[in-house]
Amino acid sequence: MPPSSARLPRADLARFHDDVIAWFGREARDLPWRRDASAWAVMVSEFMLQQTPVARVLPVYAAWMARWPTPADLAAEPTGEAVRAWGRLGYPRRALRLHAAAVAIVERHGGEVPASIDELRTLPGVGEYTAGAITSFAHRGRAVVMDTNIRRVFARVVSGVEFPAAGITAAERELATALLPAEDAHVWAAATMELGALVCTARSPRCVECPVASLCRWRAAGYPAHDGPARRGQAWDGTDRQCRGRLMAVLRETDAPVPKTMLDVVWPDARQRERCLDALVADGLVEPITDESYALPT
DNA sequence: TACGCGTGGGA
DNA sequence: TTCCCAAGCGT
Repeated sequence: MPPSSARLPRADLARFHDDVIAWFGREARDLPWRRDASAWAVMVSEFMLQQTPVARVLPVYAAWMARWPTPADLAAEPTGEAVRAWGRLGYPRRALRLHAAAVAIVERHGGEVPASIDELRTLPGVGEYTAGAITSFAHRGRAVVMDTNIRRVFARVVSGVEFPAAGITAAERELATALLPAEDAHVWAAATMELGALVCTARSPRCVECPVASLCRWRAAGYPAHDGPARRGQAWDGTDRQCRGRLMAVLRETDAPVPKTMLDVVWPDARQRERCLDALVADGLVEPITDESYALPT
């Protein structure tokens, strides 16, 4: 990355902050986890939002928080109940990790979601992004927050490229740190994330509505297309992921143990089906009841 | 570092 | 219709 793209002139930096935060004040969505939400509520929302769109999270989040308003409430349940309540959000291992994190919070943190990055990072399912998000949004702390939206906004406005690199680079982390304001860093994190989600989108950015279009180096450069390795999409048809999804869908439907014959009919390839079922058991998402029946873990 | 891990909606 | 991708994590 050329030196000129690593930083913004002081005056531009101030405008970047002020204009994005002012825009956020006008345009921020009224999301439930932003409305006098507990730290646990923020944490639940962050787990659900990992790779899952807001619109699909909303109803599941509402039901989840009504049923398990504190970490202790969830920790007291069988993991299978968490998996079932996760519904069709996808990546059900997140439900398992959220449950395990709730148990750890009860056992090691007196039932309160910790506020430090280091403590958060020890919780299952809490990585670099989620730790920063919980620190920032739940505790209003000053933390670097880098999700796909924020990374894209910084890549475009500051670095002048369409997309950030596949993995977070040291330079990118330094840039995000340098951009972090001294005061109200949590508002900055929320505002830049919202800008990426609503305006500076991956596919068709709405630059006409962008509060910092005049600062944007990608725009100034004439919107150069992404160069570098093509960002390969994930295969889906016939994959283990698809197979696992089919099996889990059957098990979510029923409280009682499911006869194996009911699983057999949702995936034709017996070898792959057996492998996936074994993997689901190994992951803790499925529990064998007898040789011929399975259920969500109790 | 690159890959596996679900699901479904919008362009 | 097909493709892309959506507040990542763990290995």
